[in-house]
Amino acid sequence: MLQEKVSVVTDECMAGSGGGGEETDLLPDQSRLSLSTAPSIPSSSEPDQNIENIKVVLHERELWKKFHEAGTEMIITKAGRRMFPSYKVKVSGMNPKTKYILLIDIVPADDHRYKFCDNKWMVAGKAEPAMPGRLYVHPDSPATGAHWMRQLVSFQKLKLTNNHLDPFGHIILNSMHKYQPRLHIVKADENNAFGSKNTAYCTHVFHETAFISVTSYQNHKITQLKIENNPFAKGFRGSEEGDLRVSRLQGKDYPVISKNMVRQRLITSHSHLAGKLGTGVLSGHPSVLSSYQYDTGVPPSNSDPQDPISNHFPQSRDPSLLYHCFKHRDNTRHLELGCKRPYLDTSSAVSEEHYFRSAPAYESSLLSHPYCTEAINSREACMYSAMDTESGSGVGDTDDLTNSSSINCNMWATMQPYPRYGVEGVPYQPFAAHFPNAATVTSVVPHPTSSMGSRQPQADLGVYNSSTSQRALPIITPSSSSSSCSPSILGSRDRSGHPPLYHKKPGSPLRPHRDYSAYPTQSTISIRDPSYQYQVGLSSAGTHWTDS
DNA sequence: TCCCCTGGCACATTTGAATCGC
DNA sequence: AGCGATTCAAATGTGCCAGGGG
Repeated sequence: MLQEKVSVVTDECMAGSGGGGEETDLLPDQSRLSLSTAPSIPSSSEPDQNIENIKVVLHERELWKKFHEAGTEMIITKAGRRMFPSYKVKVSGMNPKTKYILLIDIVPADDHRYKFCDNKWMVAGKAEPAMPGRLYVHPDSPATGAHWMRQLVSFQKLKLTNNHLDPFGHIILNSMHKYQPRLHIVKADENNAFGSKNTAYCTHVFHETAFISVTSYQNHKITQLKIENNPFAKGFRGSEEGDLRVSRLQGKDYPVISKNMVRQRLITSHSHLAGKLGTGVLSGHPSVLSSYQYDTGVPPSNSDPQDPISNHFPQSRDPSLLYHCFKHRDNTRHLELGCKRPYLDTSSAVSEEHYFRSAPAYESSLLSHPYCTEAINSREACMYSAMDTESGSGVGDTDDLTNSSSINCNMWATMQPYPRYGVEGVPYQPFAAHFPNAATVTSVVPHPTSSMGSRQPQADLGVYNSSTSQRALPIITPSSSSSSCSPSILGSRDRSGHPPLYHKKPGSPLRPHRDYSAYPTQSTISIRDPSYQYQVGLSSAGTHWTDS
């Protein structure tokens, strides 16, 4: 039986401790509870004395917080869309000579589907079946601690998609669902082989990076934040130019005021109005306040327009309120459809706990899967699949529980906090998850993939707990970030005992800049294509690092 | 009718090859 | 020939919007 320890750890083991005067400013006073996953397997001959000392600080945390306060939305498209703000971290505390792999996964934050209603995110029902879990491995992986600490570690090329059959290795998400990105640092030096039982890892979660995936922006405030901060969206800055541009788009010679502009101007006017309200100038105007409050169906608990608590979702009080009041009147149906609770309710301490508690089997087999070396077009896709196979037996599978040691260590967790969901009927296509320059594949074993299925093996990173296992329930404090560290979780062999397949090319540089000649000849990878795919699931193949 | 998704659009940025000068 | 700076075009990343499907 896998036995995990849930322990409170100090900031030395925590993400974003903010110590040492990092450029980002994680609040030093924020207590953090970390989960230490310590499977009861033999410890490494060489203790992982460093992994727990790694500190991670979220870059541009203030920007993230801005988005978070507004309710971050991330566009997902069929072709894949980058995240903005992009996930960048400053890492410290690594052993400069030890090699690490940095990767990100994005897990459901809860089991709800959301809808944007009355300028708030509301629970709209149960979540759809989780998408195949994929991991984005930083293209520099593996690299020495010195390399990671030298500069910001950017995951800006990570892409999100809603294409269930995405062949590019992008992270697959469901629209209108809430997700939480997580950063994993895996020790991968020769004494701690990638995929070995003794592989140490740390998991870092920055709660301000949680977001709701959408196919088009719902919250105008988020749109504005994106436009203001994303350089690629510069073309949408500036009202006058915007109007002219819209007119050009519509083939008109005269300025056309876009809906966005209308919203913007309503916001402006409302800001002005709100300011007057705040000063009491218009505080008695019934048509302004009461209409919205009644429309929401929520009696005003506080008539003070400045009261930020009366609604957890800030923009419900933000200047775009007026626009959404208009919109709401056309959408009274929303009121009947059960706008159950505001999105930010789930960001509360309770929801955080719910989030982790409701994630019983955050499973993965990241490290036990062979490469899938089919050619892909993505330039920088860098994904692992965390796909489970149907052999993965879900939360209730006691076999996996009792079999835990090697199996669990072998199957690194990702996705599937809701193992009851399956994606039967959605055949999962082997996808791209490449390891661009990390290592050389010495063999490739075809890997049967299957649906994400509701049945998952019992292994996790310690962030989630199984609802049926005997693990202690992790308790997550509502801090801005958390992390978990484990001295060993990644097994070198899967349950069938296959040896690792993933060998680092002897003498390969940290960034060989794509020496692909050594990759399997069966691969259809274009030499010019830096995208390599790494299939991850419950493969019988493991991975292995061998430094020479 | 409504909600959500898709594809095409124009614009801005990024990237890398080509060119030039030293 | 080698190196660095500059230029330019293609690729890529954006949000917007009309239209379509469920």
